[in-house]
Amino acid sequence: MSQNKEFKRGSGTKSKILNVARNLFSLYGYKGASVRKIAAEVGIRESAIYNHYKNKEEIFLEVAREIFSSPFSLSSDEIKELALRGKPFLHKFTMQYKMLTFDKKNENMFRLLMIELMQNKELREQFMSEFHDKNIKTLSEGFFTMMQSNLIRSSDPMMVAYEFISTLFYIRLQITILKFDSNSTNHLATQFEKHVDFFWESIKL
Amino acid sequence: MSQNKEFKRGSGTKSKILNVARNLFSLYGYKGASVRKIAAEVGIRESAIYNHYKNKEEIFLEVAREIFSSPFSLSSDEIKELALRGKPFLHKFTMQYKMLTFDKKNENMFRLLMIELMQNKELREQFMSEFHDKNIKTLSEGFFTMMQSNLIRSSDPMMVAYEFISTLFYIRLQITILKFDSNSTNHLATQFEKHVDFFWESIKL
DNA sequence: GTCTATATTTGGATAGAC
DNA sequence: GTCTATCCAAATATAGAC
Repeated sequence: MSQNKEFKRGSGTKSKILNVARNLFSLYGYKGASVRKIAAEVGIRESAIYNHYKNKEEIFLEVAREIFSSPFSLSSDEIKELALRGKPFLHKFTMQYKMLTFDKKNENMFRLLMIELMQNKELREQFMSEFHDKNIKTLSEGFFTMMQSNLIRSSDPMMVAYEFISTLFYIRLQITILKFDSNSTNHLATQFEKHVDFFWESIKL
Repeated sequence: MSQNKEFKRGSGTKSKILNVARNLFSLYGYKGASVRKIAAEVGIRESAIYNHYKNKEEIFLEVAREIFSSPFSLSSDEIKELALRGKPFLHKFTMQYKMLTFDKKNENMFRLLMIELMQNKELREQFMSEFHDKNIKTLSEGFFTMMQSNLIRSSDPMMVAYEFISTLFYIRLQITILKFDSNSTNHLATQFEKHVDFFWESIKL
């Protein structure tokens, strides 16, 4: 097929715009990243941008969609199997969370999320459903299984999940802030693992 | 009772500017709150603003200073006394945190903090020292005392403090988001108390 | 201290030539 | 598809009259 389609990460101008925009939005937010700066960094004139996107908003929306496209989710079967072994479930979940925290692209997207969270209602709603509810659901399924198997003390699985995820989020936020200013995250590097240890000691029977 | 102009410290136009600016900054962030809008809401022309403040930045800095002026801090004696009783220490600390979460002015300042956190290096540093370190210090003092008194299981007090504060922060963030969109916070209203209960069960001996 | 008027810059967006 | 040229709006800020 000689018709050359655009590759996802291809070298077409459009995807170049997207890459630059993603970077600038995650650094300066929606208002701070001007179409001018984007065009300049892409290496074209502002007007040329509008051959690829209707307007600035459209570029942002395409970038924003990636924020919640995080790859990780465990199948219901995986959850059950791991949960039956107790702590390994928490460990696996946490290590996936840690990976996202240190992954360059996800790091940028997380920063963008934090920047725009209080400015964009849709992002707030997605934060609640995609970031929070989804994780609570996965975790509480695991905790429920553990309670049934008498691996952990009995209580409300959702509540336990809430307690668990909140600390992961806080660690991620701190690491993101420190890395943004190129500060050392050494003292937080093992915080995820420590959290799993502490938490498991807190709930195990 | 005829003088009804001034509610708080200082008065006249300057403090009115500050009040309006605080409100607009906390709604729209630094970039989103224009001098124009501030002047309009105050009821004067833009140019008149500059008789009171050198520039926009100066207004923002005065507002931003309030973010970390949260009233609550326990004296070292209070901490020790409360910590010797165990759970009441956690309860008191948490209730103060909850009060700040639902206090209108602190709610606005917290939103502003979240908006500007990723855009302002100084705010990030203050967040780390004032929001995080200060709380960790207070809490770990309490946990240390509890460990010495064999009220709770022995481990790193700073680590325990980290686990405790992270959930408080997450609850606060969620409530702030929900309230911003005028959504119900009913299901989170007692989350603070539940956290204390859960956590105490996790560490008590 | 506030106003009007204005300077200056920045940013989003379009028209039309190539 | 990209460029030049241009428009328009909004924003920060200053000068000088009252």
